[in-house]
Amino acid sequence: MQKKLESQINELLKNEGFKKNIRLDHVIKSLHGKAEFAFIVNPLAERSDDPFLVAKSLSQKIMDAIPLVQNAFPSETKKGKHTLVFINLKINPEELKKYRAGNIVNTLKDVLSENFGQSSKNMGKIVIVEHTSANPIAPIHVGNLRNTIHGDTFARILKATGYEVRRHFYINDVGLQIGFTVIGYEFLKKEKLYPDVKFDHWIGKVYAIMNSFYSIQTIKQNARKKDIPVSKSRYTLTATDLKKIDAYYTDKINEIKKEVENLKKEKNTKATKQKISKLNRQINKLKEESKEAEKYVATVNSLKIRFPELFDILKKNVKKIDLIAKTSEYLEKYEKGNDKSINSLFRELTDWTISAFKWTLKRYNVDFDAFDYESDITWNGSPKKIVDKLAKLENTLSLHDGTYRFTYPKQLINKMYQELKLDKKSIPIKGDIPDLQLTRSDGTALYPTKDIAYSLYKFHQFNPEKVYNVISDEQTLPQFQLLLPLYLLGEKHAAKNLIHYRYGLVELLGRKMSGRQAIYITADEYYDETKIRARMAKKAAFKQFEDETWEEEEKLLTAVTLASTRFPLIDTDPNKKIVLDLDRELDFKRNPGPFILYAHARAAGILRKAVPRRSIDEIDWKILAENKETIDIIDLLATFEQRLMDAVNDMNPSKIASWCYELAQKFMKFYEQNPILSAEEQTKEALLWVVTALKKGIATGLSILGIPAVDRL
RNA sequence: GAGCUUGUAGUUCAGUGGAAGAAUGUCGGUCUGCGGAACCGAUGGUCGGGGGUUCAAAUCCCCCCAAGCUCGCCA
Repeated sequence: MQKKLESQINELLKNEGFKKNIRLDHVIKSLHGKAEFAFIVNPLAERSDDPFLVAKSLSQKIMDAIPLVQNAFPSETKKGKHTLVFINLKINPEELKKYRAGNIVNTLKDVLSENFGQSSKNMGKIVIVEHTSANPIAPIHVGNLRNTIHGDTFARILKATGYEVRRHFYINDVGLQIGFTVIGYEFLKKEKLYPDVKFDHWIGKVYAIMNSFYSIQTIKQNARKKDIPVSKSRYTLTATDLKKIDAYYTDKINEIKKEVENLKKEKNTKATKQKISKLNRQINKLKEESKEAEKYVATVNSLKIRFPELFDILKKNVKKIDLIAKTSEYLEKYEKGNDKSINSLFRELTDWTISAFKWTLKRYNVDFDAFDYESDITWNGSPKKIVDKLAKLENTLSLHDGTYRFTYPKQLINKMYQELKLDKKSIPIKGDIPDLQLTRSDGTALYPTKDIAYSLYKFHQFNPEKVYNVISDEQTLPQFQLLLPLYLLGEKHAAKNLIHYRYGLVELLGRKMSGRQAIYITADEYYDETKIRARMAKKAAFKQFEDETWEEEEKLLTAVTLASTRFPLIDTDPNKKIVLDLDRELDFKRNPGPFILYAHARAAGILRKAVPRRSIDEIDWKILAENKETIDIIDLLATFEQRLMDAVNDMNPSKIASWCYELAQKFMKFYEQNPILSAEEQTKEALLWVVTALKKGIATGLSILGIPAVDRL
């Protein structure tokens, strides 16, 4: 009807000699009851005309010419120095009733049909979502959890639009961090000191301690290279060491600052500007470096106090070896994959951690189709092949130290943009892109190179239309740097369809998280704490149902826990960083997740008492055509498909989260305004159908958010 | 220093060229009802600032300000 009316008005406008078309909109709140639709008149008025006069005469003409319109009247709003003029249209009540009744029937049937929430639009196409991919050296914490929930929810959304979705977890089991953690693990095994908590929580402590040793050794080594006379021991920084290091950096920074001052006095050319920029960058880097030493001294002290037993044993053992040397020895062996005992040591640690992850993820209702080991990618030789191919390219430099450096010349980048028809807005980096180092001087591949190999593995193995990498916005640059190498390797489909699904980091209100210091709230703690609070809230409200079994109570508490934990991580724009206020999230009144569950339970409560007997077609839907709350619910239910598509195109699952929340709110109002069970028979039947559809709508929405709907709460 | 992201009600956020919105907070109401974890009302805004494009800008462009992130033989 909106469309019909729109075209009728546009027809009229054409006949009246107007050049532009209009688009109908819903009328603003304050005019509810007086009109249903509105459109803006300003664009129709020529510069010299008064839009209000145009609107006045046009209103009359619309009323005369279009029988559907009962009344048409102009209204105006001041906005700054301008005045916006609208024509508001009141539809003939009988026509409107018919239209709305039809709308209700169609929407109800659609929602209640079997395939609601499962489109076949992308049938037969495959997409891959890679998410979580947390390093297997520390527990999953609430920071990782945003990645997990976004990835899992987005995968569910893609599935609802018909894609066959594969969910992959990339295990970074080769790399510095795991290298020294494995060494610590080996010490502890020899000393027969076994985990006294869940494995990933335990290994997180081991990692933090070993990392502090490794970092201090690195700091001291670097200091010696710079001829700073630091003390002999490998793993301790004395107060005098700190002073000497600090003095060195202060001198160095001052030197560069002087240089900058001198440059500033020179002519302000592009070259000098670039030099200044470079030097400033150096200053920043030096400042960061100079703080490192002090930071690690503090970290070591805190770790020693918090985990004394682990700390002492690890320290005792690490003193006997050169940790940096041993780490590279282990890593080299593991990368080659020939040493069986090394392989099994790395895999043992990794697999224990991953199985701990799986347990945690399962509680959050998250499953995967594949866990891909970085070591497998390395062992099959593909990173090396990629290096060989890229080395032949003109824009790849071969350096004296035996490393290869991939550069990003402007012409090549532009060529790629053009050929792949990349949308300029989707390009996250303007200007120069830093070079990418492909190998270490020992010839082994660096992480980005392996990422190229892994990307190709995903495309070649499964032939997906798209691959979404759910990775935080910190990694925008390295993710973007993947594309040109792929393009130049002739992998155009991959270069165009490898998509970085970006999201902002999570901060905790009043606390700092740091994996290196083993300071974080783990996903397990967050879940447990929420569930405990849910149990307490339930007890406080005397909400024990008489016939409730233990299993049912568990089911209810699980639903509340998932709603409370998953919802706040998904309900805002992924681009925005979020600050988790645990007190707020754990307060069920202020967290929208449980509110939605409650709405669903209320709907279920009504349907336990009564269900519609007559079919949808047997009811005269005009009786609800003027029921505002019903119309609101129906209109919202009808937008679901569109929201799904928006969520996919914008890579923004919060659109579904807010849809659920709005639906729950609208239902609460509906519930208060329309007594159902006591209503007259016809109305009661009609209202019950609305409740039935709404219940299904909420349940469908929630399942896409990975939250089970429950019938009681 | 350069680039990216963010900036809207006390707070948390919607709002991608057309009439400034919700939740929460605060204050005040509804209560023996289909489940009060609810509903209704009031309160609260130079949309970070300034310029430009447009009949029309929170929205597009430019400059500035603030916060965060990134710029490694780490991943």
